[in-house]
Amino acid sequence: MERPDAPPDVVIRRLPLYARSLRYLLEEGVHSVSSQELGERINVTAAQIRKDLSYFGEFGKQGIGYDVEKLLNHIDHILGLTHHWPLVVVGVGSLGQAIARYDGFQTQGLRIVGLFDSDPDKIGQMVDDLTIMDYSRLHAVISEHQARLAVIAVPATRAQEVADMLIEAGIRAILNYAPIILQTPDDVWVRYIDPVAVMHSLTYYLAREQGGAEVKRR
Amino acid sequence: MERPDAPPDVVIRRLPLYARSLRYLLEEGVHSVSSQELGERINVTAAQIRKDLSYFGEFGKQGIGYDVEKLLNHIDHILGLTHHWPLVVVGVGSLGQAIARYDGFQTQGLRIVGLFDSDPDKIGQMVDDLTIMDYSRLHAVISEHQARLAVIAVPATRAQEVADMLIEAGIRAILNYAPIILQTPDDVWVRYIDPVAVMHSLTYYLAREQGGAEVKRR
DNA sequence: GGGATTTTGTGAATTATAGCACAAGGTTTC
DNA sequence: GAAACCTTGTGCTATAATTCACAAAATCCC
Repeated sequence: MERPDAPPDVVIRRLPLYARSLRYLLEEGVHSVSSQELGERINVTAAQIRKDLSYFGEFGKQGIGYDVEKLLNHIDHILGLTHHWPLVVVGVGSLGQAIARYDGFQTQGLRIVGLFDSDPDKIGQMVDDLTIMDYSRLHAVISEHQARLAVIAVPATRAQEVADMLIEAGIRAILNYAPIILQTPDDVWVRYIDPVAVMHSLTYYLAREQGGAEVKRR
Repeated sequence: MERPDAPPDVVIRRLPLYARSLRYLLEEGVHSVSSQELGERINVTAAQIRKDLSYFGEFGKQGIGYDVEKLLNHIDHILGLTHHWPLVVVGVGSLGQAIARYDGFQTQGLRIVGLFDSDPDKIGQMVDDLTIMDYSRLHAVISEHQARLAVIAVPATRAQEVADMLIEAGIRAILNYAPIILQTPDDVWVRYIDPVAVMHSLTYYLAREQGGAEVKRR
């Protein structure tokens, strides 16, 4: 009875796409956009955009559409992107380095406050302006910055123990690049990025193609 | 009427996870597994696993479960992973390099046959045993290897034109890391990996938490 | 060998998600 | 200022995905 109708997670996962598209529109100098136009840009139906937004309020004007800047501000508020979220990255192989170097991670509401690795040779090295630290410093850094977000970019064999450490240290949401499903308490959010699995789902369709009539989409 | 009941895409996207878990089980020397046990490993219900597999045949034994090796072979066959898929990567920044260096890409049914970038300074450089090539060679390389899979790891501003080139050259499935939705013909498959968007969907839940009773999962 | 136990495969029921379609409200045009 | 036109927000309907629950095998154990 507290929350009569919490927005489903599918909706939450689409909001960042709306926000991004609105940012591009803003850069292009577009001031107003209809659900139709926005939908065409991101391959989503107009009705779905309107339905999604309706979970959070009424942001549009009939006959006009949405004010790009206002809607973007609303979505940023909904997503909690009005301030920066401190974040730690564990595993500084080539993937971890790519993450640490990626602009989009450092801007857009996220701020990497710690880079960790278990390899003694890497400890002390710098990636841009961040020093790679030993796991022994995990707890201190996470506490100090009140970080609740983490990225795991270690090999699959190490991912579960790293996750356990992170959660112990106060992390509440994890983006896991290791190809393994993590076992975590119910109050910890985990999302996965698994390019090989994605590729394998694509080979399924390619294997079946060979010049037949297609169905597809999504 | 040709295909009375094609398996939905959600099912196809889960198959690689089943396959991976089975590979781990095989390494551990486990010969037989029930849908229950498999499900617990990857946080999927037993019923869902059985339903998913039933789209493709009957692979289990009542009272026993599944033979790990046999089921793995079946799934690999379904996904077309009985041979290697040639693949090109466009964009050799730190992300593109991480992809090129990542073992899981080079093994597991995928083989990178071309690395491309538009930066003249990078052309000719090597990443492991692969030479970075100019876009002018895209068509030739894709034709030569009959590649139908590609990874896009260029900046968002360049992604659409790269996609157009790739499709023109014969690519039929794209994994896009650029933070932009691609416009492509209906017979081209596109999947997205967008870590910042994922992070932003997590901040939503963290922003709402602050010591209240949780609901979550998924 | 037969009773207890396990586990599959699958129709049926349930739940979740997406799309339709339209009243309501706002704008534009002349 | 009124007719024509847009576009939102949403109740309702349709479709999709998941879970339930159980008959039908297969095994195990005395």
